[in-house]
Amino acid sequence: MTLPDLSVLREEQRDLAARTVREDALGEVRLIGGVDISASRFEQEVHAAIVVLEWPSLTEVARAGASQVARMPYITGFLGFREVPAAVSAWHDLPVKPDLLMVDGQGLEHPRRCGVATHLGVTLDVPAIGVAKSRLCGTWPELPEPVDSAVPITDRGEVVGMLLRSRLRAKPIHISIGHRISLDTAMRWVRATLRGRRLPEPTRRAHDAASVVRKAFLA
DNA sequence: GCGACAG
DNA sequence: ATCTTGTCGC
Repeated sequence: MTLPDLSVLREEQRDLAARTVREDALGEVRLIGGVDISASRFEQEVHAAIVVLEWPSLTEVARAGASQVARMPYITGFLGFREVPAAVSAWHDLPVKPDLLMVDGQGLEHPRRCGVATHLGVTLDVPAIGVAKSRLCGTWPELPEPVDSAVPITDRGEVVGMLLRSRLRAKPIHISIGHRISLDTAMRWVRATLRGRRLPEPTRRAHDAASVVRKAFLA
């Protein structure tokens, strides 16, 4: 694994951020894709999986996976450079392309507004939403207990995402714009695909799929 | 210098 | 991220 020049990568992220479309620029959504990467700290490979679900049944119609040697280690704030290449590979192997991507990780909730969901969305120029399980940056007011409560996440005076109580007494999830979608529309799609779970179906299924890809690689 | 820190 | 058993609750 090559040791990356972070100042160069920071510039790349600023470029990707500048090209991010923060408004709705998507057509009718009939297929939703879930993206996740599986990796172990004791291995050098990363395993990407994309599952394609039909809306509104949320039944799986396609999936693709890709295993690659990681180009760099995990460094907070630079996740895209580690995970996006394998995800792009899986994308090109899909027999049908989804109209919208839900990525496990941040979108604009990132110091330079370039989380993995934005990185992947802009790279492919496909509508994308970031669904993260914990915080990267920003602050928010107290989140009410009731399911479906949501509060804005602010970083340096800018709303970068929403904290959503997707399930009762569960740790809330972070929703942010990835690319070509508004925050409101992103929230609509996440809520519509939750089905009583903490994580939306696309992301949840992608996590399982990525685990399968890793097991297959190790076998 | 100190604290924070997606996956 | 992954490593793991039991345990609590609907």
